[in-house]
Amino acid sequence: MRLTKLFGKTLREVPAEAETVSHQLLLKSGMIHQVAAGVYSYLPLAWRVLRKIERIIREEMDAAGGQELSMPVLQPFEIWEESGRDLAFGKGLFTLLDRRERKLVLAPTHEELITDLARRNVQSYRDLPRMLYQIQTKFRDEPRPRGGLVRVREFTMKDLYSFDVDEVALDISYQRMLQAYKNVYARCGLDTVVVEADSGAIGGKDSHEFMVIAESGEDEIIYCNGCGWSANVEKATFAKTSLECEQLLSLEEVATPGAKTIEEVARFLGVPKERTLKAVFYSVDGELVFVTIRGDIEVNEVKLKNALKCSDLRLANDEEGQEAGLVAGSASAAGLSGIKVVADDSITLGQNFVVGANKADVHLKNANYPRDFKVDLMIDIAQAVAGYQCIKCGGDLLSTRGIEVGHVFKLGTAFSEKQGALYLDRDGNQKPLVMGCYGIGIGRLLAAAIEQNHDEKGIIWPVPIAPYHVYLCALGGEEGEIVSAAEALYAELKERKFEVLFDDRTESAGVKFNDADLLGMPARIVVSRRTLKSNSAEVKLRSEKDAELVKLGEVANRLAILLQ
RNA sequence: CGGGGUGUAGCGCAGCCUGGUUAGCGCGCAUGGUUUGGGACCAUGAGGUCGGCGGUUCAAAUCCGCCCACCCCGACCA
Repeated sequence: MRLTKLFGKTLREVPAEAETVSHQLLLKSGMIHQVAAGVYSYLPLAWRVLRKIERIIREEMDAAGGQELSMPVLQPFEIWEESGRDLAFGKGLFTLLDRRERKLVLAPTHEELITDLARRNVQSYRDLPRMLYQIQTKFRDEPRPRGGLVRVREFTMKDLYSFDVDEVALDISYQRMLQAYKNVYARCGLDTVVVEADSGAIGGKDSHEFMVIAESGEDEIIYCNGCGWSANVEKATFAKTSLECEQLLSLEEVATPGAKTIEEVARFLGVPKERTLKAVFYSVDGELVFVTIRGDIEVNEVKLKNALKCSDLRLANDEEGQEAGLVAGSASAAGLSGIKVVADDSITLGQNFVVGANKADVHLKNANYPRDFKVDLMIDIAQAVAGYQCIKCGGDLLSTRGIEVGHVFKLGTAFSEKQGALYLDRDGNQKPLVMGCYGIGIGRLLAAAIEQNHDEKGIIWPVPIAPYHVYLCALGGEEGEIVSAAEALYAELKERKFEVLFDDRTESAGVKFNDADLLGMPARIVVSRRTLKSNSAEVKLRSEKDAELVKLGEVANRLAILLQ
């Protein structure tokens, strides 16, 4: 492709709206254009990258036993009512009415439809296992699109669904997909880490996310420097410290004027934070829930939400707390009734805690579970933080951020049971299909690739997904000798099946070099009066600092080696 | 939805506070000329519903009100 013919121009300055590196570089290089919040056009250079990523994905999915199909984006609303996910997605679901006033959905994902297909086409264990996938547009009305292509409202996703006879067989499919995903990212030139992930309200046992470590990532990852275990902070567990065992003392009221927060109460009474119990009020699907956890630990709302199996969870406001008779700043489960109480198991890792007395400016000393109060649900709802200890090996936990470029998920029978996707086993018993699902966001992967492969000058494409392999640069304007040498090289490289972007513009050297660096093709070739003196061209890798002179006749061979 | 911010030419911005000719600057773009190894130079030129609607005023990019869009933080987010 000649740069004089290419659709899309590089920018001298970066549009003001971009903050993350990938967003800035995608805009500056002229690869994308924003149409609305979280909605983009992909110009030819970006489109070539996306197609290369898709191709790699197709090859790996096919190799793992996947069969490609295509399901519609436009779907009847009823199928979403059938699974109950019209509520789960809520406002995130794009809906519309057709001319007959029929309600339709622009699908955010395709579990419902694939389950529907499966129930029509799978009757017997002989029809299993199956892996089906598509590369399809999805719509999600995200509350806040962000980071360029990292979080958008219309995007392309590869989604694969596995169908098996039981959990054991699902494990095999799941492991096969994990490996296929690793292959995909490796081939795309991406370093990813696999982390344990939250499986959401739908349930299921295992879920893993593939993360590209990046400062601009949306997700926080907790990992252990000892054993290498890692998890999304939404899911991460840690070893809660146990306080020294003490004899139980009797409850004692103590005045704590003005002390409301854990810090204030602890300081006022001269006890460490871990000797107190924190009280947090939540509004859960409209009902007030009292949550308590040891004073040195924060509540993880994702864990809480999962524990309560609710769809809407938020901190209760002051009025809601008062209506329920709670005394903010001095609340505790001791003496509380008529309100659901959820506790983190950390409240059992010590004795004689300071808790609220449910009277303003008064706290209780020496509160102990279950002697002094009851809870309705005791479960891990603690937020992991860097510096805590690993639950597996006791090593130190660390924190970093990442972009989620893939998510794999054991669905189990959640969808097949609701939608009646059943098969007959060897013994003639009717059983629900055991499902898994596996997604890769293509555009987000592109963004992550740039986050991970750039320098201050621009993009540094990994060879397998680079829009072109070579940036061929003719310096020296209209000089016949240079032009004809560059043209000859262009023709030869194309003949040798290199993908070449030929900068045939009459621009100054500086402009061309800067665009070459910005656009980031793996190799740059320069033909100029200087190089032609030795009948050579200059060959430089984008990732390397230095260039080398190569005889014109050897350039193709040299490139073949360098780009391997 | 809560908080903060921005809307003036394709991109980056000034002008607004303190209303007053044909609304500026840089980049980019077009034409001609001189240049050519790290974002050259000269000349000429094209390009604007000043986000929208309404109000105040003799007069609004500028003041007031409402709305919209976009960005950032949070909430939200298989």
